[in-house]
Amino acid sequence: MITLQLPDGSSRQVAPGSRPRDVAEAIGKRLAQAAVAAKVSGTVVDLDREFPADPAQVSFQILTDRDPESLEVLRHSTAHIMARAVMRLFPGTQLAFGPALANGFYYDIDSPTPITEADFPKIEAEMKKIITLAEPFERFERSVDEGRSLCGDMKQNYKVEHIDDELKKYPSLSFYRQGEFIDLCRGPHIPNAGKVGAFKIISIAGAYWKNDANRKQLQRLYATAFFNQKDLDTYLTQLEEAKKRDHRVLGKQLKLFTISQEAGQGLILWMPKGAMVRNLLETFIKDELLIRGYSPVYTPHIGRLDLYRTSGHFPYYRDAQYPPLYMNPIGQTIDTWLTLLEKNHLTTEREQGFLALLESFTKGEIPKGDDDNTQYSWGQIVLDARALWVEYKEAATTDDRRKALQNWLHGQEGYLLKPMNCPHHIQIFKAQPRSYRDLPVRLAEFGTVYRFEQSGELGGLTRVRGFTQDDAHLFMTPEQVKSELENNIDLVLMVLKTIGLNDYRVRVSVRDPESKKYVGANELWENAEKTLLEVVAGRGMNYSIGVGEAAFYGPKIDFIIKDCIGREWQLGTVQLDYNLPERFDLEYTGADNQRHRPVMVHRAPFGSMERFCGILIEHFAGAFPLWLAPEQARIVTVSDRFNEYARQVETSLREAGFRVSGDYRPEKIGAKIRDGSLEKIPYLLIIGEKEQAAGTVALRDESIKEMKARDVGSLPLADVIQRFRQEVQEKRIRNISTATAGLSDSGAKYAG
RNA sequence: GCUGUUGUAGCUCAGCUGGUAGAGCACUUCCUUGGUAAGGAAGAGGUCAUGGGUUCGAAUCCCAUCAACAGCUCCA
Repeated sequence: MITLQLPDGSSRQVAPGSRPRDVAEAIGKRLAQAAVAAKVSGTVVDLDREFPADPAQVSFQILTDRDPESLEVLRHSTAHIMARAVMRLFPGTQLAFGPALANGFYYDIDSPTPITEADFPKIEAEMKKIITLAEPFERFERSVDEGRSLCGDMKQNYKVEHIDDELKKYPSLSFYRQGEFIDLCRGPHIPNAGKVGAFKIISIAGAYWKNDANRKQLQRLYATAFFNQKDLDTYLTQLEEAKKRDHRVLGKQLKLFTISQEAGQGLILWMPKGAMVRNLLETFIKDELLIRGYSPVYTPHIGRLDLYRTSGHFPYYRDAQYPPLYMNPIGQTIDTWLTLLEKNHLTTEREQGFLALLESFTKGEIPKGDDDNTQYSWGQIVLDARALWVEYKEAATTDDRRKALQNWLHGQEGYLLKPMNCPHHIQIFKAQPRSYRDLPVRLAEFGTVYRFEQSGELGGLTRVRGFTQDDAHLFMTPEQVKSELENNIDLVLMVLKTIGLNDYRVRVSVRDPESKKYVGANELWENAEKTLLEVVAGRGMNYSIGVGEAAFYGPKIDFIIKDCIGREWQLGTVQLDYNLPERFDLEYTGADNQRHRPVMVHRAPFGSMERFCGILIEHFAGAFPLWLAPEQARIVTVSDRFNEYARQVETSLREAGFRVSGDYRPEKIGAKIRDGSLEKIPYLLIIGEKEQAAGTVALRDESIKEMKARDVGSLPLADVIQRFRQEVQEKRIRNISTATAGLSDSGAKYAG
């Protein structure tokens, strides 16, 4: 007999071979009807899955539609139903993976005729038919060989491939049958299709087979399902609400920032109000950095290519950078030539074209005086072109040709829009001899960097091509590493706490041992990763480990936040780097009068000002706390008879250091209040007969939820100023929007 | 970069199967001087993303380009 440990503390004996369904029925008819799945020893299983004979005692729970785990099971089953409907409507469709997500599910499919949004109603109608029939999900097992040929017979090539790649190591494979539909699947599933109360196909998008951009792109059909219509409606409403908080929507409405196609995609134009928010954040962190012993520095937006060759940025992130700027006008051409050659995309025609172009430059007459008043002398262009022309023509192998181009380019003066600030800060560190007594040196700068992000990645403020990091580079002795890391983690946490961002997660990003993209010796990496883990563990923080998420020069601790539609973004980061000091040959003199290699920490508590402000807008739904609000208060007159007094109040407030405006339009007060409220101004100051007579202002606090309660009453101006000062000083948080709806989720489960 | 969807006034959107543009809000002017979320009237505002094509005729159909959005891949 097997002993089941029930959630209420009681236990129950069942015979081997019995199933959760039997137990549910034994407990009660209603429970059996409500049962969706069961949890045995912490694992969710089908109601018809027999209890294993071993162990003899297990924890046991019947899951109904009230348990969160049930929703996952339901969604995974609905994925099967959707796949079944698609198979009926699009014969010849091959299935890949179809997991449940936090808010829904998807199924990756490869259909001979592509599915479009217009097909959704058809698919949904077919799904409805399947659900109405309420056929059971039946599990059966096959050996790997049998399972493989079953998938082969069903012409499901992705399933066969998946068995060959991954599943063949298991003793057997499980399948689920629902009517004519059979799918290779780990389960578990709902007992029958009738349990699906409500569902909706959300969207369709491309997705690569096994998440590999080199493999075939399939169609991913996103959908969601619930036990009842009400929950689905609630979810959809929540999605709508979330979209209203979208920083791209609010950024436009509240005139915070704009992006112009003419200025360039992914390049943010900060409008006065957004710039004010950013400026206040910058001042906030600047003051904090001075207290913490940082030294502000300034460095330019571009740097020589050699600088980035040394750091490793230039060759490594070639595709993610704006093209280099060569002083020699044919530099860009040669650069393209080399790139094509390196990528094996240099056809004979293209090569001939480049050669012809180069040749034309070698023939250029050198004018007397050699002065075209450009950044480069014509004579030099001709000489350089001749040198390359000769070397390239004489090169016997592709590799020689590559070297000829490469050497030529290395001899050319070229610049890069800086993709990172560290090489510049390193130059400042190197500009003078350093003693251990000087360390740690902490160089801070709001450094603007440029990265050529893929066009499909750009969006709002969260992924842009030019952004400003609240960056700093710390140079220290190995002994100082731990305390510097701790101080910086505290700084990030302080920033998040001040803003009231509590819903973040911490990731220790380490190297992927399989990948070759990382520079530096193994011991350095091991040491760095160990140190970071110690520091995080020592702080008692919850964290996950992101394998392969490290920077190419070192591991890091990342602070990750969700946006209004549930996408995750890295904000603050603290990175440990033993490699760049090596590459740039940094040193300091130790107490032993010997030269030592310093260790570097790269860190940015906000991450990028653009992304941080984007998240911040969504966090506050545009209603910033008083200390950050671009417009802190607006004076609203009841009629223009009070404008003169109101202007005096406005001036007084401005002189007291507040950002205020006045609405003196000949509008009714209700309209003015509505406008101020929609602009999310924290306080409105109403001025009418009473206030003018008493020398007061009527305060309206927009952070109060109940609209009728917003009128705080008439106060002397001095009291209002006092109240504002207090609130700004405390950096008091007024409103936070916490609801996050999401379609995406990293925790895909029950693939099948 | 890939797949899909979208692009009409400052904003949000309508414009059926081709017959050369419409609403609300915002804006300007005038009237209204009103006590806590929309007072009234009039006016102005668009080469229908851009470039080609089909057609007697294109916002509408076709192609290309650009951009935005969703997802995938990428993310120092």
